Amino acid sequence: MARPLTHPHIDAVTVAGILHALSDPVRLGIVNKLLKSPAGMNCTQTTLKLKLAMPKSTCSQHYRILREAGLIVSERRGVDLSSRVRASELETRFPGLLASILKSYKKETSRPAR
Amino acid sequence: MARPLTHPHIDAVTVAGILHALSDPVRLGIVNKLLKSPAGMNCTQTTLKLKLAMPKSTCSQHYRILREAGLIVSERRGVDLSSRVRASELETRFPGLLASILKSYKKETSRPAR
DNA sequence: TTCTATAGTTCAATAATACGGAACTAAGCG
DNA sequence: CGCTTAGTTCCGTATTATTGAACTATAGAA
Repeated sequence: MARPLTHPHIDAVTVAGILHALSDPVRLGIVNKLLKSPAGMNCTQTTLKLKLAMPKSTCSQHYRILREAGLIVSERRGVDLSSRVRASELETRFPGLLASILKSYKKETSRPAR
Repeated sequence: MARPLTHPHIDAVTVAGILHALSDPVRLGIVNKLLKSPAGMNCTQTTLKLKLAMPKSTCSQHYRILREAGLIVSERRGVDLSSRVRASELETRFPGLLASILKSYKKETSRPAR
């Protein structure tokens, strides 16, 4: 990246911000996948794992939104960027919130949605 | 209203839709207030109780978004419209989700947010 | 170091949403 | 019907989102 990545302080994270970041099905899917990937995951892997034909720029924007909402931290690892969910910090700030959202997301996606 | 109000079937309600509807601080506040008002609440009362200088059209739009996301049901009561949260239906579809979101919202608003 | 490939970011133009004033519609009352 | 209250709809403006193209960063090869 040109500029260093900015991550908000956990105390500056807001509920509305989190909900907005997760109000996009793609971003919900990304966070869900990230939680299952302790080693972190980059854009390319994301596109592959979610089976989405998504342009690089779009993926980059989704990650930026997740980052600025305080949901993930990203760091460079050689050529690519690795992101992971700020799970423990978020759990302290808003106990149970993320888990509850993802639980509902899984219920919704585990069956034909209707 | 001109057209009859449309409410989605509970099975058509999505997590992303709910999160989007609640990603606006005003709508989060509305839902929070509605849950404390079993008799329902209309736009004017909402503006008063939330102490927001909000135009009628804006309030109407917020209610429409909450309605279309499946969060509330609205019905006419004489001159005004009364809305209430579809609490039990939502609880069945996405157990704990709404409660968890509002719990976090309350935590955030109970102190200076940082 | 220079070249090349890989991974993301930024820019800019277009598309989709949101905000809010003004005009319109519905319901109740006299 | 005329008046008042409560919301909705229309529509111009403003903000935000999408994405192809160009640019930057890093690692490895020559």
